[in-house]
Amino acid sequence: MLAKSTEYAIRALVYVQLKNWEGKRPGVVEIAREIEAPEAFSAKILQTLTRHQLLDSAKGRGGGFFFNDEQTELSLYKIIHVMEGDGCFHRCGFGLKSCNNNNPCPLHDQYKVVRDSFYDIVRKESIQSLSEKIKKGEAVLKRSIT
Amino acid sequence: MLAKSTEYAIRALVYVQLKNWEGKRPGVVEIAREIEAPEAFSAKILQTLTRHQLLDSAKGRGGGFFFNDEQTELSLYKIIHVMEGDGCFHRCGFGLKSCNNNNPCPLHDQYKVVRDSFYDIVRKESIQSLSEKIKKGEAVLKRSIT
DNA sequence: TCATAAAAGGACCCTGCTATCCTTTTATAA
DNA sequence: TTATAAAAGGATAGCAGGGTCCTTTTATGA
Ligand code: FES
Ligand code: FES
Repeated sequence: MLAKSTEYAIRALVYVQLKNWEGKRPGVVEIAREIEAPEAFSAKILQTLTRHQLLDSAKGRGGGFFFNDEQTELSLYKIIHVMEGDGCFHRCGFGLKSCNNNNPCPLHDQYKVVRDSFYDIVRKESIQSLSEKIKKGEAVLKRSIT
Repeated sequence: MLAKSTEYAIRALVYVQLKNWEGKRPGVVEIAREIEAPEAFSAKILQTLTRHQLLDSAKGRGGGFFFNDEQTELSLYKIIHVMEGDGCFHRCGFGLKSCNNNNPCPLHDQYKVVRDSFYDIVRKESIQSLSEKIKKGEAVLKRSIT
């Protein structure tokens, strides 16, 4: 499972992408409201993302957050890496100090499959691909109904 | 990923099973040493497990931890459930308040597969099945080499 | 019967993740 | 050129998970 801050980060970036496609640059207050995350915390997270250049921002009047047009697809993996590191893709599911094919724990064979599948997902999926689905109405950014 | 306390719990129970098969009832100090976990913390975890009757214990001289002979297989799921709840098998990977097939988040289809695979593993694997692998030398309880 | 070995239990501490608040910097529109 | 809108940044609070310590209870074998 991803850390809460990582989930907020991904949802925030998806929202920014959707607004950018409409030619808009949302600010912290709007983003926090739309992804249902605390405002001040969202600000911190967006700051982290821009500091690591996964996102651009403009200060002052008319400012906000946006993706540089030059920018290629932004994979979920990159976001996870910046927000919480990539330990979860390497660690042993049984809690041993490291995961090792040649000296496996009793969960290794099965756990590795699951861990690698998740890794594949976050390498392949991106802010753009997720946003597409939402734009097409195939998925939602927040729950209308419970 | 499992909580650290859950990992300790699983490793501790596997060690107890292995010793039980040798006709022995290990105590906290020995268990903690063998699973490479802090002693006092291991005691707390073993206490939780016996309180929930996943494990039996005997106080006083010659006491220690053991599985009741009547007892059937103990699935990893039961342990996870007692140690940290089963939220991780239901939660939305994208951070929405709930996971819902009819109102999916953009990760749902792919995330669900991974989450369900992990669920299947912990339902099928048990302390006994993991211990078997170690007994047969197919897997290890701790790392000899890095 | 009593010294001792062992688990049970309660109180507490520490760290890292989550979250808030307030000040500073920057850009722009009026 | 100045008032204002906005992000950046620093300091700090809150809290849960991880971890420790000490006391109490219980059983046993010497
Ligand atoms: S050794 Fe445990 S998951 Fe690889
Ligand atoms: S709705 Fe997000 S994982 Fe199911």
